[in-house]
Amino acid sequence: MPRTGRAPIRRRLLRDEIYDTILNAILDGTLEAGEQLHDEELLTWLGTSRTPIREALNRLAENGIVELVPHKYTRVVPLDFRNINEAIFTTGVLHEHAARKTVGNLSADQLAELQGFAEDARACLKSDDLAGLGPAIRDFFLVFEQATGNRIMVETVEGLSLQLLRFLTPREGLTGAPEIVEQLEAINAAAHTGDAAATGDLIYAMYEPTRRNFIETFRGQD
Amino acid sequence: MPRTGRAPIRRRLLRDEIYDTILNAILDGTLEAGEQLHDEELLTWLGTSRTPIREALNRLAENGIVELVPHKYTRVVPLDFRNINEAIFTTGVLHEHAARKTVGNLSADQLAELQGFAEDARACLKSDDLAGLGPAIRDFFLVFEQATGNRIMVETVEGLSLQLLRFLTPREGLTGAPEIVEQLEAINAAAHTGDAAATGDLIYAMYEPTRRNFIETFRGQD
DNA sequence: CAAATCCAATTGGTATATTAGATATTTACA
DNA sequence: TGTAAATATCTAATATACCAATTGGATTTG
Repeated sequence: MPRTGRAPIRRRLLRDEIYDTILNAILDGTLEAGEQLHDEELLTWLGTSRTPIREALNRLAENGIVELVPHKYTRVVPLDFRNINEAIFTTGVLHEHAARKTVGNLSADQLAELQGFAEDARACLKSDDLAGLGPAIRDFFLVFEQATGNRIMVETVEGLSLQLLRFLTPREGLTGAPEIVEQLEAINAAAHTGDAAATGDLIYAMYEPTRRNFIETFRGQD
Repeated sequence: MPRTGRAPIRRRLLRDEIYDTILNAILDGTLEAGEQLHDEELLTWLGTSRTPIREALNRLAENGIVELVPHKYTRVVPLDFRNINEAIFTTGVLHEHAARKTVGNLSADQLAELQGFAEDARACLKSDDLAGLGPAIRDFFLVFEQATGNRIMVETVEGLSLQLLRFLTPREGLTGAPEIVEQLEAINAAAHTGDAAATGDLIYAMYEPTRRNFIETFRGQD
């Protein structure tokens, strides 16, 4: 029972559909890292005109998923652990802050959400579903940001999380995954006790070593 | 001698020029808050075709400056102190973290930059140049983020700072401005002593009350 | 062999027509 | 007369075809 849903109110614009389609194709490996995207091919693939395709590509470029080099090429941004480093670190700072501000005042529903996403992560690990692990981790921490009531912080984290999803999704044998799930469960437990300082410390302790883990895991792959 | 320059390598794409043009028009009040933007009017005003205009508008919408309501209207996002609240708070968290991580290891050049932007801010205050104050404050804190070497954090803060610019630019008699400049100078002094903890505390002490100040300043204006 | 030139590939931009969603207005009907 | 369905009228979204600008490499030329 995945709880990943964050219902989009309106998602019937062609450019948004295309954005999702291309993004998902990148996340599930249909479009490979570094692969070149040609206008004409996208046109026949998606069966629309260039207008919404280019708008979707621009948005993907804004989010660092696609690279647009004028008059040369459009391509999927190659996997670069420097990017994931930086994005994880940035979101980590925000997660830590949000947790320190909200833990102790979380509602029963919010605590249940944390619990649920932690369980989702564990289930994904057990069934080797790395594609589901990324969203579970993202949504787990988003509970803290949403609890602050700061919509801009939520949107910022959502955007940055795309880098995390790109890295977690297509890979097999990510060595750090079990530890990450354990840490998630520890953070969940701390949040349930209402100890904000302990929760914050756990998050800090998580994103610092996570960064190093990513570096080691993917060193020399590019 | 403004030091606001952050030289763009290539900025010769029409959509980028248009983005800057519209953004500046919004920041300097040429386009008012809440004002509706009609495709046809922009077309004749900017003298280009629809394509680059819509691409610029999409990017502005992504940054929360413009609101695109499908099939209804496009408008400048009305001034909303909830947005500035949230953006200031989010950047504040990142500023504080970046400062705590870098102060003590800043180069002479970086310290000189801090000093320069603080002086810029003071000069803007003295000459009632509120339009210059926003960029000075933004660039002052960006020194910390740039010192971390985290490009994604830099880009994130740059994007969020647009909300700050919108609020600081067009207003007269912003009551909190002198205090802000004083705090900037205090932070600059602390950074020069190399005391990261003190610098972080000062930044935290700055963005918390700043948020309240904004609320009081603009209460009931919408 | 080096420099200039040409040519193909690709995206950026132009121009205009068509589609479709949202709103207000009118009309038809109870 | 009141209300709901049909319609007119905005607006932005998308479609289509074409041209321009830039790049990189192949080709020519001195």
